[in-house]
Order: sequence, then structure tokens, then C-alpha cells
Amino acid sequence: MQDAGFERLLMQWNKEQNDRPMPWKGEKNPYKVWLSEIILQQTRVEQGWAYYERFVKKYPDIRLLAKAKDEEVFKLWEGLGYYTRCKNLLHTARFINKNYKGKFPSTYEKIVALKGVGPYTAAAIASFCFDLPYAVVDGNVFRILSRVFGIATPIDTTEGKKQFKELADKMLDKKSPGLYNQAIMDFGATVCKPMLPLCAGCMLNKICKAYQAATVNKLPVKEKVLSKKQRWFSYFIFEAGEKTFVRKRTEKDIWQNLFEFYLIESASHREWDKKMIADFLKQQLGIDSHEVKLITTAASQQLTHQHIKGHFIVVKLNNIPPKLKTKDSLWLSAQEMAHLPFPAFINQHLETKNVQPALF
DNA sequence: AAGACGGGGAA
DNA sequence: TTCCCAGTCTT
Repeated sequence: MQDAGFERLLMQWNKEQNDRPMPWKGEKNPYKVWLSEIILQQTRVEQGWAYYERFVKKYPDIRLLAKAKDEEVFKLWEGLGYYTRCKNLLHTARFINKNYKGKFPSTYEKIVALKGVGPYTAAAIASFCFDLPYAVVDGNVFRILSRVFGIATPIDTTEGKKQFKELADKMLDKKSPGLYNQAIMDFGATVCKPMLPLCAGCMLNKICKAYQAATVNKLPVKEKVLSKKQRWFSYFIFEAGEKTFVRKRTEKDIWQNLFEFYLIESASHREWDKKMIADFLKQQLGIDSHEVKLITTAASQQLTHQHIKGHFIVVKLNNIPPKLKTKDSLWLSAQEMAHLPFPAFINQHLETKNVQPALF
């Protein structure tokens, strides 16, 4: 395939027009680059920015991160999503601290072997920190290459991934891989954007196949359509004295390692009134005496593959029922709870003051 | 090869 | 609402 000076034009754009400041830009410290790349996986720069700064401030080096308590790190990650990233972050920090004496590995093979580090992240670290010739292939690169070279191969297929990776490797500026990788991602984020790309003023529009064919908004091609699962969560917030019932989500599901209240899940909408609550508490938990303080209106949150809806029901108890004294249950004060990470779905309820009691 | 995994911003 | 984001891991 004719490259038509893609690399030269991209680097020219970078030199003349790229003005995109980011806290990790130009960073050579592999710990900080690694941290930023993990935070930025499937996450917008604007969303990850403040998280990166908080992490660097709290854990200036990998040793301090390795020695931190799990809950403390998860609390700092709270709200960022994809929480296995946080789990792997801690695992890898401790792994490097123990096995590499705190020194970040400097070869691609060793970097890509780290938990939570795939081909993209390894290429980013290797090129930014060690000037190794590995091309990053992220969402920006798929989009730019498919448009500039007019490639309609679906990017979410094995064949597509292979084709774009080969092209990306071919285009890479082997003399300055770090600069090139930074440039192509900045270009994708600021010019060759997913929606409303700035084609008119684009320095590459003369060589861009999609621009010439007016197919920019058709590329890149994705084959799969994602289906969404509907779930309904009824959260009972049990309060006994100053303590609230809380448990850790350990099952293989969303929000693993985060905390929550007592959960009843149903496949579809479930409405509660005082009588249903009384029956449920009596039959399932052996609770005789209680006071329903609040039944919220439906709360809702969109996730990528799921749509979560549900109620929060605040119930005041006179004492802690035996059935809620299991091994995985915690009864905590508000202050203790404040140190724990919760899903955004729950935090949005906790922070919302406009919860209005349902009529009952 | 397909599915799972969050949350938020923009259109 | 839908799409997509500096992807990776599991099944």
C-alpha cells in the first residue's frame, strides 16, 4: 500500500499544530507512564486526568503504591470504572517491587507480561520511556488509519486487528517512536475525532482516502452490535443505631471489590410498598420490628453492557438481626463507610438530596 | 471468537 | 438514547 507521506505529514502536524497539554506528556518515568496508561484504558483523557494527579501525589513511586492498602487504592480509583484495572495495578506494583526490586522492566517482552498490560499499553510504555520501536494501536489509530487509507475492514474482527496492526507498524517513525505514538493519538483526539472530525482544516486531507470519497463518517467499520442487559436492583439500607449494613461484592460480576448495601436483584422492575417490605423482612430475615424511612423513586445508570435501575429503601431497625450477622456482612458507622469504595450507582443516591419519599 | 467489564461526555 | 473512549482478560 502506498503510504503517501502519512508519517511525514503527521509529524509535521505534530510540530506545527499540536498543542495538547497533559500531565503525563513527555514523562519518561515508566512508573508514571504505566500509571497513566492504565488509567486511560477505555477512558477519556478528561475523565482520567484528575485521577492521575491524585495517584501521583499520593503514591509518588511504585514502592509506595506497592505498600498501600487495597481499600485505600480502590477508594482512590472509585468512580473510574473497570475496577479490575485497579486490582491489576496493585498486583503489578507489588510484583515489580518484589521481583524487580522496584525497578520497572525496560523490554517490551517483560512489560507486556505484566498483569493489566496488553499490546497497546506495552507499546506506549516501551516507546515513551525507552524509545523502543513499537507502534501503539488504540481506538485513535484504528480510526485514523481506516480513514486515511480508506480501509473498511471491521476493526472488531481478528482479520481487522491484524491488518491495522501491520499497517501501524509500517507507518511508525522508527527514529522517534515515542514522539510518533504521542502524535498519532493527539491527532486522533483533536482532529480526526470520532464525531465531527475537523477535515476542512486537516493537514492530511490531501492524502485521506475517506475525505476524498466522502466516507469519513462511515469509517472505521464495526461489525458487532452490543446488546444491553436490563437489571433491577433493590437496595435495602439497614440502619441499626449508628451502624449501617454493608458488604463487599466478591462475586464475578460488575463492581467486584466494591461495597454495597443489602441487595435484592430481579430481572425486571419491582415495586415495593410497606406491606411487601414487612413481609419480606419477616420471611427472609426474621425481622419483626422495623421502620421504613424512605423508598426512593427509580434510580438509573447506563453501563456499556447493562442498564441498571432500582430503588433504595432505608429501613430503621432496633437491633441487628442474626441473619445479617454473617461472615461477609459489616455494620459500619458513616465515618467508616466513607473510606470504602462504592459504585457510582450507590454514590449517586448517597449524594442526592432530592430523594423524595415515595407515596405509601 | 465472543463476552465481560464502568462511567461520563457529546450529539 | 447511542456511541465511544490511550484495552485487557476470561471463557
